[in-house]
Amino acid sequence: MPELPEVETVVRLIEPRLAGRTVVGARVRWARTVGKAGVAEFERRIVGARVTRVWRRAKYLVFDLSRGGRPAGHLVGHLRMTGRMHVEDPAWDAGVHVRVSLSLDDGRVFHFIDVRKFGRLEFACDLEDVFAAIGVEPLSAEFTAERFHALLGARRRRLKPLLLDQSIVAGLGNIYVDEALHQAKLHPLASSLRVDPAAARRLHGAIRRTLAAAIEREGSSFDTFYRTPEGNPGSYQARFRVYGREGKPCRSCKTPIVKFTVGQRGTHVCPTCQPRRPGSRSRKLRLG
DNA sequence: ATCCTATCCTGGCTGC
DNA sequence: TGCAGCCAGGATAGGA
Repeated sequence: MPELPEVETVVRLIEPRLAGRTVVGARVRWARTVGKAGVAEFERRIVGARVTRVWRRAKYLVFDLSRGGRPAGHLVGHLRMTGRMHVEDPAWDAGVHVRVSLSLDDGRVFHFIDVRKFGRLEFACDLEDVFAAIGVEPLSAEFTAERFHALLGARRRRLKPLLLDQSIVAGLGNIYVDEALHQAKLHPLASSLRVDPAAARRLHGAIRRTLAAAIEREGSSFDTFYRTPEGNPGSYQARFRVYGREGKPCRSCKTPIVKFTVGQRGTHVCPTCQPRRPGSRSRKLRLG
């Protein structure tokens, strides 16, 4: 699923084809994709606007717009599970799942493609509302180990649901949470309140390393859905330590990876590397 | 305060 | 081969 590294990859690949272009036409094929403002309002806001910048915040893609050299709002996209973005020649076949197409002044066409229709591409006058409840960027300088430890200690929640909560740390999803927790040797059900400074530092480092390494490899293409805008799969999935590896040996200790459900999310752990209670090895060893 | 469930969606997979 | 039923999941809303 597109998480921070996948979204960042999309931004980097479409930015050169989009920045500086003016939208000359819009076609919305699935009304809900453009949000509650409605198709007519969406088209009115978008057609004639020029894209001045393409960037990312959390898992959102933002296209800054201008008219006559003045700021004119933003196009805010979210890929959710199966969204994709392409900028292609008009002859390119966008397929049956294309939800919104924007014609550009250089003749090319921007496509928002989304099999499951959960993704969004909405116009927003002001980004403050959009990002009001979004937490710290995990790759930013503000995301320090100390601040992370304070965030963990400010509530009593299980680690995994906390890390998936976009209002605390922004951009993590199911895959990279499982990967980071394994790397930090922490159990997804551990209480955030009981994470000591050393463990918080480990998890902080694991989050940043995992995300940075995934961006370097253009994200993960675990299923058939995610592709870079150039049509290529990412390659980080080859590095997964736990995600999608149920029953396979842990890369650190060979213990079979176990899958269970946490907050309705498939969750993968190594029972040896990630003991339920910190400090205790497996129950078997203690009883033996 | 936190957790849980349903909702939005479809393609792919399983099992009969 | 065909088909019903289940599963995946990011975000959010509403109830427990």
